[in-house]
Amino acid sequence: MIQELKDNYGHLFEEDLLNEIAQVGTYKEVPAGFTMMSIGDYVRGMPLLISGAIKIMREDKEGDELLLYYLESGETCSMTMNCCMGQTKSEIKAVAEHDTKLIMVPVQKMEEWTANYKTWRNFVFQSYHTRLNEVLHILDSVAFEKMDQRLLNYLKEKVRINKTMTIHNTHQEIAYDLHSSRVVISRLLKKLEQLGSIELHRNHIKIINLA
Amino acid sequence: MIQELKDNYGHLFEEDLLNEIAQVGTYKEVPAGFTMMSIGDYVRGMPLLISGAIKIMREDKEGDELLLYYLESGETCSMTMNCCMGQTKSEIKAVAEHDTKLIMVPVQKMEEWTANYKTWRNFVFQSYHTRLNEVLHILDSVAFEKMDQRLLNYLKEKVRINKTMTIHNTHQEIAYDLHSSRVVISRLLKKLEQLGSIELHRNHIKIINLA
DNA sequence: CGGCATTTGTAACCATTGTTACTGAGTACT
DNA sequence: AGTACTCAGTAACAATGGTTACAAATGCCG
Repeated sequence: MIQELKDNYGHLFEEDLLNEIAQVGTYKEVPAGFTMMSIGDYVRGMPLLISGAIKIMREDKEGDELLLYYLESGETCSMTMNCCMGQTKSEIKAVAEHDTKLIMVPVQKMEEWTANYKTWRNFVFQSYHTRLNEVLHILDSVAFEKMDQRLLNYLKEKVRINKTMTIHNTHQEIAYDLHSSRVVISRLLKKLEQLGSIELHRNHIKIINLA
Repeated sequence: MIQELKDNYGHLFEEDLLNEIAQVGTYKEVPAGFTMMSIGDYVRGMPLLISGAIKIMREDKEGDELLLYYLESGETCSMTMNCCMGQTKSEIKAVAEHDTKLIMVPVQKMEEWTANYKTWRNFVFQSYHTRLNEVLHILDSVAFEKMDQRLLNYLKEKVRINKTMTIHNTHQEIAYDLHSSRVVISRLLKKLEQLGSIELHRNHIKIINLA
């Protein structure tokens, strides 16, 4: 575990802190598609991603979803920190996008490290910074942009996260992520295909050029 | 200044920290309607509100606006902290909603206090917590709710912030805050009037019962 | 009071998104 | 091959919100 920590967090944390994390953290592997947390769950630990990616979503009472952002290696979830601090319940849902390796750190340590390690403080603040900005960008997207543009952004982000030009999702799944309906997404995807931006296939979409 | 600090932050910070704030902070009064910060501005200090309220907005390239939330006394702006830490430009626009009194604290002190004062750390984390949740709620509102419900939420929030049952805004101003159009807002307000929830007048709206 | 600017009310129309319903294509299983 | 199931394409329609245009009301100021 210590080696994986060093690979992913060595540039961020000093030796002492890395060792502490290795001591109290528990290593976990999560398969793609696994729901790691739902709204209302109590938060017991804070995840430090080693590899893979986790999809963070918002959900309303009716179970409608909206994709917020992805966590990648070297990142953590500010929402979780948020909840740890306040002893409140989770405001988000987290699902593994790929097979994911991570280290869970118990909540109690957070405060201690925040007091003792400058690098940890910076990391925590940096995380808040990133996440707040990401939520703001989603907000921009939902508030100011039309569905065709949001879909384009979505596809671009998928390509970035998956590091491949093929997106393995059904139209229905995309519709859930964007909080839209399958028919609407099919319609817009068809337009993108006619523009030559993508190629549609059953269960996957080949990205040609998203301009 | 020290007295006002104690009144508003005495329950949060210890004597030492209050004194430090009083030493390095500068007292400011801002008239209602004054734009305190625009998107792209560099952030030089962090505001601690004494009285009044500040409206925090998001803005896109075309100048379209969206109300995020209000800051009240005893609160600060996480967005600002965000920017201070990262030395980045402001992501938001801030306009005084009422006449507002506040203390500006230079950025440099933030990090020092975060290391030295547990109460300051908690305050900062608490602020992040609150703001992140507020942005999430706005996102919920924009993503999951229709305009009539959003308008209702807006009116409720206005009543809460202004502590009065009369809202002094034109329909156009409300439309800007919700990123909608005047005609749509007039239409929906009329419906609310017909339901007996509000009374419409020129330049102000009297709230009867928002259920 | 009379004129002017601002604000509000209303109607007609359009665009986007969502809904329903049905069809056919692709896949999996037997 | 036959059956069943999921996924995608499409059309018709509804609902919401945005736009344009104009009239009426309100309040301000000389």
